[in-house]
Parts: sequence; structure tokens; C-alpha cells
Amino acid sequence: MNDVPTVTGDTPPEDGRGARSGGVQSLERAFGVLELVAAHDRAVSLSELATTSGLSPSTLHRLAHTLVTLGYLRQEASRRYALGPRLFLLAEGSSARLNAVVLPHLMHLVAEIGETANLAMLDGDQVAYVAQVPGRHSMRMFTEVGRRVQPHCTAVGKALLASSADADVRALLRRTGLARHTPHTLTEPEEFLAELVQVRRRGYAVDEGEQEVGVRCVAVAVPGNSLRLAISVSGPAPRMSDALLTDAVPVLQATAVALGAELE
Amino acid sequence: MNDVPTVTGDTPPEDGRGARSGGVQSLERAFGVLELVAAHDRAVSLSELATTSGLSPSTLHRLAHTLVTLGYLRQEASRRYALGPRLFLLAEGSSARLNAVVLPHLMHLVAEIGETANLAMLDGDQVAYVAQVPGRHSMRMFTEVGRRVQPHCTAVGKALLASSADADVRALLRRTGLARHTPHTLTEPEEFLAELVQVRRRGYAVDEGEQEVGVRCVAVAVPGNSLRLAISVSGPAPRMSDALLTDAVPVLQATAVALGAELE
DNA sequence: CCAGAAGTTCCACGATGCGGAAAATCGGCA
DNA sequence: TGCCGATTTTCCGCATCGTGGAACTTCTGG
Repeated sequence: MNDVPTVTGDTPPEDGRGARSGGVQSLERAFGVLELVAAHDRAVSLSELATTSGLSPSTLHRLAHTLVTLGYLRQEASRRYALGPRLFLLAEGSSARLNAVVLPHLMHLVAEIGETANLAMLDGDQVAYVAQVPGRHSMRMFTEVGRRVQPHCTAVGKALLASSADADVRALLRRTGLARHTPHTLTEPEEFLAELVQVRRRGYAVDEGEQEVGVRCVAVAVPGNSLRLAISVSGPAPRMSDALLTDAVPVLQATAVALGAELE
Repeated sequence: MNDVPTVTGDTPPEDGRGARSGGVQSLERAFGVLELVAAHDRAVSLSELATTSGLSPSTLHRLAHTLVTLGYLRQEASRRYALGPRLFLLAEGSSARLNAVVLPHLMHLVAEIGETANLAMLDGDQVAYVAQVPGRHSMRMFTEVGRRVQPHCTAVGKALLASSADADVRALLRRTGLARHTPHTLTEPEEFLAELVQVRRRGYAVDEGEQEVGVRCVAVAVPGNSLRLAISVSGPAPRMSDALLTDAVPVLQATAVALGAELE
């Protein structure tokens, strides 16, 4: 019946768990459209949306039109769609509230360790950076908030996936692949799973320049069952010595527990 | 048939223009729920939502459940609902993109004038602060981003409403009222409309301590037909002298034009 | 441990959203 | 400037999908 069902209320384009059923279809589709628009850097035309989503133009138009009316999408002069103002007005509030809780903890990390502290979230198959406090040194990482990375080459990714079952991790790796970013990147599923065993045993995860040459990063998961969060500290390898790691890990773990308790 | 229709796909709680028809009902309702949750500071229970929205518990539950499944709402241990992670992951991207465009302009304002610069947006009947760059002085305003204020007592509000027809402004004032915040607050509709005439004539709006005693603020609207934006500069009255205003207005106007061109 | 309330699931009805096709509009090319 | 193809928007009949009452389950407080 359908030829290319992509946002059709089925599994969203690339999601960890196929949450297929039970939901209100128009909602699933509409949010699919929003995410599709968000994924593009430029504004998107109706026909582009139609092809990438697999929805009929008329349905798409009705959904998009409703979203425009509500202010969550806006239609510019070229008739293309971009994310609307209501959307980040909505998110701004929750973002502010989240930051109010999170930033003090990250600042504490920076105060104790001196290097850039991050909060990351597992979203589907990707890891998204949610908040950040820059370190005290002038030479430091700059990962923009909102950026998404693959789990296999980051400390936060390892920390987050350590709580998943091996089968789930394998499935995820099959979907995302293990792209090589540096000579140190783990590119074999079994290698990565072995690493996760280490993470579980030690209680923290490390990225030894696997995403960016010369950058070392330590991360621990934030306990809590509703959100999959992890905090990390990262900096240039020379400064991120083994001694510093030894000091940093307990601080990270304590912070994670405190943060988890406050968020739950 | 219905007794208390509030989010029922009719006019959203307090919106400028009654955009009643043509939309997909479940979407309108679902976003109404999201905004309702966002409006509360604490997480909201299903029954609270039911009473404030006027929707039946079962409908509400289905909508909320779908939103939870999609990650735009999250259900905490107490079974109450809060805004979900996907929401600000969605907005984060667009917010970052917006800030990339906007902040340089605001920083330019601060560099030229020295006082705190704001970007505000007309959202329904309210004015929401979208971005801010703090001024150079240690004593300065602190309006949090995301905060909403009434248009009648702010420079940005006046600048934004100056482009509306008198009838629309009267209707808005009737809905929101003109609450008194300080002895200088304009509390009479006609008084406010006369002020708008001034704003149109001069090309900029001023708030003479009408929202907060001792705070003076100048604002101009950002040209552009899709978004209703305004930029402003505000500071303590002693520093915001008439001379400074004379200098600031042309800078504001030039910045507004530049910003408008870049956003359109 | 029980009672009341809040949350969740079920189900049949029909309003509501669906998508094909037609109409309107835009954009490009000569 | 005027025509043609592509894209967007509107229309409309059909069946699907969402709706809300009622029943059931799970919390919460006494």
C-alpha cells in the first residue's frame, strides 16, 4: 500500500527503540515533521518534506499549516518551513529550569578539576550535549551545546551505554556503525563491548583521543531511570594526566549522584 | 455538549488572534497540553491538566502518553508530567542558530552604548525575552531570557504594538488589562494609544520606569513581516540620560535594520 | 486494611483527519 | 511579457482514527 513509509507513525527515522504503536498518529507525524525541519540547516520546502517523510503532500500540508498557525513552524517568504518561535519559547523555560539545576554541579566540577565539564544525554542512537561549563584554561575544548555525536567514540557515550544490555548495544552499533575518527577510535563491536565491561567494572569511562586527537575525556553516568544522562570532564591529554584522572573520578561520581538525586 | 472548553481546539487560553479553525485538532490539543505543562513551574498531574484544559481524562491521557512515548513530555515517578528532553534538543539547535545571528548584534549594541541589550518577541498577547547581552556596568538589569512581560509597561511592548492597528491594540489591552507596576505605569487604554502615536512618530519607544522604578529603557521594532521582534537597551535612569538616548537611538535603529535583513 | 481518588484501559460510535484529484499559484524561460 | 511545468493549496467522499463514557486498576491517605 505505502511505498516509502518513513514518518508514517512507524519507527522514527533512526531511533533506538521502535516505539511503534499506541500513539496518536497525527501527533507522531507532526513531531516527525518538526524533527525533520530541525535536522535541516536551511528552511525546507513542502515537497522536500514529502519525499523525506513519505507522507502525501496534502496531509503534510495540513500538518505543516496547523503547526504554522500554532507558531511552532514558520513559513518564510519562499514558502519554505523553518522552526517557529513558539518552539524555543517553550523550550527556553524548561531549558532555564534544567540549567538552574545542572550548571551549579558542572561549575563545581570545573572548580574542583579545572577542565571543561559537560552534561550529555542519550537520545535515540546518538549522544546530545545538553549543557557545558568551560574550563579555566585558555586552551580548552569547545563542544557546542546541542551538538550530537556517536556514542562509540566518546566517554559520555560509553558511560551511557554501559547500562545497556550487550544485545542492545550490538543492535545500536549495527545501526550507527563505528566510524573511525582518529587512530585510537574503536571500530570493532567486540572491542567496544570489551571496553564497556571495563567501564562497568571501574565505574567510569574514558575517551583516549578516540574522537579528537589529543583530547582525553572522563565520564560517568548520572543515576536515574527516566533520563539517560552522563557528565564528563575533558581537556588536552597533557593536562589530563593519570594523576588528575585519579582525583577527578571520585568528584565526578559524587557529582553524578548528587545531580541524579536532584533531577529525579 | 462541552462544559468548559479551554484547549478544545478553540482559541488557546490567551492568544492575540483567535485562530480557531482549519487545524488538526489533536495537534492543537497536544500543543495546548505542552504549553500548559510549560506554564507550571512544577510537574503537573493528569487531573490538573484535565481541569485546566477541559479535556476528558482519557483523551488527555492518550495525548500525554503519546507525548511521553515521543519524548516531548516525561512522566516522573509521581506520575506527574514535565517537559521532556526531546523538546529542548529540538529547540536547542534552532536556538543556537538564532543566537549565532542575534548575539553579535546585541554585543554591538553593548559595545556602542554600554547598557544591557535585549531581544524580545511578541507572542500572543505577551512579550517574551528571547536573548540578552548584559551591559558593561556592574549594576545592571537582570531580565532572564524566557521571561514574559505585558506589553503596556515596557519599551519593547510599545515598539512591537506600534505596528498594530488601534483596534487590535484596544482588544489586546481589554484581554490583558493594564496592571499598575509603578507610579508611572500607563493604566488607561487611551493613554497607551496616545503613547503609540508618539512611538510611530519618533520611530522608537521609551519606558520611563513604568515596569520597574528607576529603570529606563529604549526600544525599536525589528523590521520583517514574519516575526514580531524588537531590540532594546535598558539601564538605571541616572545612566540612561537624554543625551545617551540621543546617541543610542540611531544605533538601535541601524542594528534593527541589519538584524531584520539577516533574519528575513 | 479499607475507602476514595487518581490513573489507565476498553470499546463502539462518529467526527475527524486522510489522500487522491483538481484548482490556484509560483517560478522559469524564451 | 506570456506561456508551461512544478509546487503549493483547496476540495471532498470515505474509512480511519481519535474520542469520551464507563469499567478496571493502581495509588494514597486514614
